[in-house]
Amino acid sequence: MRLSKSFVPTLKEVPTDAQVVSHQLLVRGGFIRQLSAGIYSMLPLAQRALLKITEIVRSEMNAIGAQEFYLPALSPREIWEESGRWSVMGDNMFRLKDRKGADFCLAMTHEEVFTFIARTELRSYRQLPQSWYQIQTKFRDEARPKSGLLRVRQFTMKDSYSFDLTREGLDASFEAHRHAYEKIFGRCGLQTVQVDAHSGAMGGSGSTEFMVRTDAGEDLIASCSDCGYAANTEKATSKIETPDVYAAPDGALLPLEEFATPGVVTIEALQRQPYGHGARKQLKSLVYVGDGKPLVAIIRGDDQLNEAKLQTASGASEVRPAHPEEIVKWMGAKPGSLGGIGLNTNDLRVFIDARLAGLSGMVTGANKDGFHLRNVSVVRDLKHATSFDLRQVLEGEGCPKCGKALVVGKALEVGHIFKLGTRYSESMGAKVLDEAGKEQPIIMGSYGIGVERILAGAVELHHDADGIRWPMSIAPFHLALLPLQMQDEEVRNAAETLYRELTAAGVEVLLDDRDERAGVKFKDADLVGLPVRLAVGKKGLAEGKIEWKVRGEKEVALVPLAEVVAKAKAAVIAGGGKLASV
RNA sequence: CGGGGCGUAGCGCAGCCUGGUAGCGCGCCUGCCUUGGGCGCAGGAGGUCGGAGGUUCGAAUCCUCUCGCCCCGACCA
Repeated sequence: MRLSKSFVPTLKEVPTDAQVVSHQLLVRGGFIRQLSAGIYSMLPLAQRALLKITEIVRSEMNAIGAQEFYLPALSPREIWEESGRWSVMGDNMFRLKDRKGADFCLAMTHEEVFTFIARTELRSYRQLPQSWYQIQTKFRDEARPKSGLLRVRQFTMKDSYSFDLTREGLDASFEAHRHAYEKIFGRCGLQTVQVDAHSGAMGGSGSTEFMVRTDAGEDLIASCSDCGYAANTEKATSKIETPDVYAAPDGALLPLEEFATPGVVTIEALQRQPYGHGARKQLKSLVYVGDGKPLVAIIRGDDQLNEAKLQTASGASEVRPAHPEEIVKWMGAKPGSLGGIGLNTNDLRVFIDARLAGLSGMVTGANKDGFHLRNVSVVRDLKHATSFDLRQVLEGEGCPKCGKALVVGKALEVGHIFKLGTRYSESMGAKVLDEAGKEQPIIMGSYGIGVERILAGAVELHHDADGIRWPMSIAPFHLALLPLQMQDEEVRNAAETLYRELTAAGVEVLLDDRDERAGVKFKDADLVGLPVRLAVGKKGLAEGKIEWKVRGEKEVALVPLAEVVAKAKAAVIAGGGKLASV
């Protein structure tokens, strides 16, 4: 492609609303432009890179026997009512009406549509297993789009669904996807970590996320460098010691005592004199609402509650912190004086963090403004509370598998594989007859990849102060060809000849034939970030050579004109790229 | 949804507090010059100051409402 006739609007200045590196560089490099919050136009360079990514995805999906579909984005209300997600999706779903007033949505994901097809067409176990996928635009009305392409309202997703008769079959489909995903991300130049993930509102027995470690990510993952354990902190556990140090020396259980704590409404205040109850001695009680019903979560005073864990514990599809009025209504006291003791009712469920099991001598709120209780025994006073892992793990705590120190860091989710089980086949009635002629719900898996996130993730991982450093496999072009002196006919001719020869050999070349100074071309080439840069200048040409530079490396090699094509082809292949068919 | 910030030329910003001819840098156009890391000089085009209403002789500037975007939090199969 000739840059002089191309639309590659590069920018010298950093757009102010771009915070993360991938956003800044994709805008500056002329790859994307914003249309609205969380909605981006893909300009030619981005589109080329995205096509490379989807081609890699497609080839690896096909390699595991998955079949590509293309499904509607517009989806009628009925099937979402069947699965129960018309209401569950809430404000995150884009909804609209047709001219007759019928409800539709823009699909956020395609479990319903694929299950709809499966239930009408799949009748016998003999038709199983099946793996179906598509690469389609998804719509989610995110509360807060951010970080350029990382969190958007419209994006491309490769989503696949497996249909099996048995759990073992599902396991096999799941593993096949895991391996396909490893290849896909590897080929795209992304280093990913597989982590155990929270299953979310829809349950499911197995859930693995593919994460790219980057500060631009929004997830927190805990991992062990020693044994390979890795989990989203929504799921991660750790080995921690919680000795029963506040118990009475002789092991006796002292009677529960109420004591006045006027004005004390924080863990901090209760630590100070005259109280002096350390955070570790306190039971922190948090009130939540799970699917409309009150939940109380009790954790140690110095711990953080992980809401995803509370959601898992409660089985609710949605949890949120209770409003102050709700708290007073249910607990009889304001936040700061709350406790779990005496809350033994059917309507209000109490969960207590597993580390607190068996402790005594603890302090907690009395559910009476200005009062706390001491000598709390978890065994005696909180037996109505269900023990569950609720706390957020912290860096440095012991790996649950091997005990070595965990590392906690930010990461970007680029893929998610998920054992759905019969969640959709049951609710939507997708069943087949087994060998015995008995009806069985189809066992499903669901697997997603965020295509633009691969693009942005690659930029997050591969860039420097000058711009992007594309992996060869997904670079919009394989190399940049820069004639440095356009006024020099020899230079122009040499560049044109190379352009022709390289293109004929299947190498994708971006020829910077603009009438610009060398400096401008160098700067733009670095910014756009193609893996190889060829500079054709008077100096080198005098010796019959051009300059070969790998983006991001210092050395410049002088290569004889006659060897350029072979070297370029080799570089494309070595970098995991593909020569264009010519 | 709660909190904060910002909307002035294509982009990045100043001007607003203290009302009185709308400015700077980059980019763009023309000419000259230069030609290996975003050259130099000269000339030029380009703005309903996000929108509506109000106060005032007069509003980019003050007041009210509203829309949009960004950030933090909440939320995120």
